[in-house]
Amino acid sequence: MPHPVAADRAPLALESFLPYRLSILTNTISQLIAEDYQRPHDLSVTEWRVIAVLARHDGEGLSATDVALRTAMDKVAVSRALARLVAAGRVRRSTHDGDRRRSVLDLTAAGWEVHDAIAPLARQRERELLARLDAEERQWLDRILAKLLEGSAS
Amino acid sequence: MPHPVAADRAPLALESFLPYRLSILTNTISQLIAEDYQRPHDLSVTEWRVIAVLARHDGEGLSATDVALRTAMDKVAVSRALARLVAAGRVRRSTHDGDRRRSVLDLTAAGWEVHDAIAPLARQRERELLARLDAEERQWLDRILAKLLEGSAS
DNA sequence: CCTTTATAGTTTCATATGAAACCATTTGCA
DNA sequence: TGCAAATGGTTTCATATGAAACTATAAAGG
Repeated sequence: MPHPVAADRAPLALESFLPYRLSILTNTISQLIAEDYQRPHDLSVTEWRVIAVLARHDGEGLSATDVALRTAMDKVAVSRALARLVAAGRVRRSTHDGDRRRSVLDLTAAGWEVHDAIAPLARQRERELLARLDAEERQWLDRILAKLLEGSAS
Repeated sequence: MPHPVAADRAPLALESFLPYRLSILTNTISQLIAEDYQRPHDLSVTEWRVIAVLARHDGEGLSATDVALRTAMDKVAVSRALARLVAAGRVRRSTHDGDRRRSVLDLTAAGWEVHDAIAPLARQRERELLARLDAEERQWLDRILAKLLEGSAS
């Protein structure tokens, strides 16, 4: 005999469940983009995010905590990404003048090289993705994401 | 001196980069929903997905491969989730009559209990999420996701 | 001052994960 | 038939990850 179904206990249809659909889409896209840099540049997702943020905030002397905030990564992940990036000579890490707990981070020439190689590819992937939508859909998507993210920002 | 910027090599603005925004949103939502079942029911995300799929396809005698297809998980993850679920008495696993390689999977009473407890909570979370959007935005979101997923389905 | 409390960042430990190797069974085909 | 290739699923191994403990430094309170 089939399982009795009471109102809201009906089996959950994953394929139309919003969190599930978002998860599938996100993972597919992330994996696609990661292919562009993971093997070719020996770079993890977290390391790429750190590079992107340091590039964006060039010369501002961000600390590890600043990077964590802007990448939505936890401090452990940032610490590990930085350890690898510094070891690879892609990031320069010095100590903050007034506060010796803080680090001051900057991309090295090698770090910029990596950034300059990957950024165009990432943008290209985004374009390909958005090419599936028409202009109106793109506008709605932007607006909807902003609304959803606003509320989620904990 | 700041880094020279050539056309498409401008630093990537993560906060407006679609894949990044999707990733943040997805992770926030997933974590929120996971809180409803992870500790309370000692259930991992992968285990919950397996339960949801088995509930949805009650009586169809799905195999592990079938589950993998419908959950977008790889077979290793499914195998491990099933091992735990069977050990916990939440899933019954027998062997397919005509093909002794295949397993035949079904929820036990305990498995249904877990499903019936979680499904309403998951739906509630989805409702909360969608409550931030108006009816028009919800329709666009549904349509846009469908388009993006269609193309991504590798 | 000097002690408590908070902050920046790293390390440890236990668990999660994926790729590749593996075992068992079935299918394709000479 | 009988053997090579494919399929369903599990295990192994190496790496990734998060929570909590830890170190070092700075700020706050008495």
